[in-house]
Amino acid sequence: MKTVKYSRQREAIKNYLMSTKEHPTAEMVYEAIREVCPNISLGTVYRNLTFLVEHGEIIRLRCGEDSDRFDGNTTRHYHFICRTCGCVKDLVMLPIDHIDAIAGEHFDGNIEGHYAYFYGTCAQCAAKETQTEEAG
Amino acid sequence: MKTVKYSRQREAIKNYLMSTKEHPTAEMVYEAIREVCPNISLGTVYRNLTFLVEHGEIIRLRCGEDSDRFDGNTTRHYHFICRTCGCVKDLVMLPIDHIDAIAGEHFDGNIEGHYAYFYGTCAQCAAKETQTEEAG
DNA sequence: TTTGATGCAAATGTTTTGCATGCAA
DNA sequence: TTGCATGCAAAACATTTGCATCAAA
Repeated sequence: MKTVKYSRQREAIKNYLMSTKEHPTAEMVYEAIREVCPNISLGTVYRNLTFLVEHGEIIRLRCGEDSDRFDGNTTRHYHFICRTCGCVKDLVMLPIDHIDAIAGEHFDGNIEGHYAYFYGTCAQCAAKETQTEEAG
Repeated sequence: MKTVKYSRQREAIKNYLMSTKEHPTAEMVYEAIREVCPNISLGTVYRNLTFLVEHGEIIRLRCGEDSDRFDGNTTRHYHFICRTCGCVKDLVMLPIDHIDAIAGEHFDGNIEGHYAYFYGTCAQCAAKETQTEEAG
């Protein structure tokens, strides 16, 4: 049977993801981990990210336009994406599972869940917009 | 100023997308259009799909795990993705914009909208599962 | 020892882009 | 004519994978 061996690289990746709220891409994880494991390869980062996702230790976010992002916070929550700066933020809100029932009302299959993310302008970008307007 | 010129290829792509409910990928569009425009290139398909999306004539779906899909139905609606066969179906349901307010309750930025898609088992796959269980 | 994990590089799959030519207006 | 759109091929980009080697158990 298949056992899991300890790996310093995987540990570093998991610790990093649990310590940040940045929702980094694989590339960003790679850059961050290189400060601890200078010889780590991008392939190893990808392999471990996939491993951790499959073992439920991190979450893969596919909400963006570009590459995947990763989240060390595995408690159920939703995300916000800023249309101006592209940042991803956690949202504090209760699960909205009632929308599954709404979606299923006129649907012939079996709805098991949903993915949802919210977009708009983050507080920082909204502040900058106001500044620009004032400056004219 | 920049004008838009007629193109047989673009017209064919738009017509195809408006005539199907398959939510095809760029590759699938390419294969379908080749029957009408045998010399069309994949690059032209991509260019026109992007053009049509930017002009609001079609919708780009990024809900899947793999490549983007396209939808000629621009009326506001939600989508269902089957976790078994990967098919994408339209959902008949009213907009659930109240979830934007829920998301914004404890959020410091400005929520303008949401993307949501539902997953589960489509009717066809559910039927097959039942058959297998009966046979097995 | 055994075998999973790594680093490296090559390969993959999707999408974009440069450029000479074609075609709509 | 003008310049947008095309076909083709090369490039870009994110991600995966083959393989020899390393290291955990």
